Amino acid sequence: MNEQEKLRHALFHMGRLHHRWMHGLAEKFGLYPGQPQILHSLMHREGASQVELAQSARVRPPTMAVMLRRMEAAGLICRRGDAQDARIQRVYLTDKGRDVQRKTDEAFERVGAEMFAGFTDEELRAFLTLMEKLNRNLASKNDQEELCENCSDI
Amino acid sequence: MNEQEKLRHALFHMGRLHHRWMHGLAEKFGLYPGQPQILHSLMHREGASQVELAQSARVRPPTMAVMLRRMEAAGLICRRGDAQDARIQRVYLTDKGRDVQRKTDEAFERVGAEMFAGFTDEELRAFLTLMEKLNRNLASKNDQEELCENCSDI
DNA sequence: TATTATTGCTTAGCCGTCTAATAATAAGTC
DNA sequence: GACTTATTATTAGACGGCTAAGCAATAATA
Repeated sequence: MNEQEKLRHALFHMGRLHHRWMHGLAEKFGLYPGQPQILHSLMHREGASQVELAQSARVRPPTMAVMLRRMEAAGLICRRGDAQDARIQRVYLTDKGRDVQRKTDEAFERVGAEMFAGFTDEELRAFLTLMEKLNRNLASKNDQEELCENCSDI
Repeated sequence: MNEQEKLRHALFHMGRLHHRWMHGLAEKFGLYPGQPQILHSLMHREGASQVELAQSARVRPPTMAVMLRRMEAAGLICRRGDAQDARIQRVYLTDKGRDVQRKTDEAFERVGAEMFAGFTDEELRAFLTLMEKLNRNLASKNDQEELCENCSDI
């Protein structure tokens, strides 16, 4: 197994482990894995539209819509139509949502460091550089796919 | 936003991009995103039990069971009970599965290099080292969670 | 002004992931 | 031999991700 294959395997593995980690952490606050990130986003851009939130979370709009529906049912957020444009649903944190957001954010800062325990600053910088390079490759690949949806040359 | 936060964000983002990439690639062969990996695994350990396959794919047994059910329905694999131990369902590739496996494996090799385009060998090695370090941290964290399921100190 | 295109959101339906609970079988113990 | 425990696989039900299709409302254009 060559280096690339090992690395692909490791990336896969990381996804699973990260998901389980998020799941366990969110559970302690009565949340689901994807919700802390949305709360965090909302703290910095309250009143955002659902499309904006989806872009921020790098997720498709239907995914965001369903997650927000659950979070509204859980009393974490509320949605109100825009006054000027009736298509837009603007999203706001409730008091409960703001409270939970503070707690989860703190927990993520506190516990998140364990994820990178033993990493030097230099390693973190190098890691980030490599990840960004990889993400650029993956993103351009995806763009090609999207542009190329009509060319069935394979 | 500090380095750790950026890195966490990048890891998240990578997961999405990778998933879309896998989805697009698998689609060309009439497969679903998780199936090529299983076919690849089976090529090297035909006759494995479902628990063994789950461990190999680093997935929980129910996840594997459902995926295999779909793949059996699609005619890619077949399952036969073990002669000695009636609990065990051993998994084998069908001719169709073997054929598709060859094609997808080749495609992954051919196209997979684009994922790491522009990476030097040294960068790949460094990347792999960092990923393995991260995965060790995440894995030990998950183990703690599993051991700690009774201690509700938070 | 009326028609068309675009935008934002939702619904429906799929796969992949998980946990919890069941069923069936094997293995260990008395 | 009977009972208890452990292992394997499955089912049920939830979340998170996606695409495709559809609705409602705005924007653009003829």
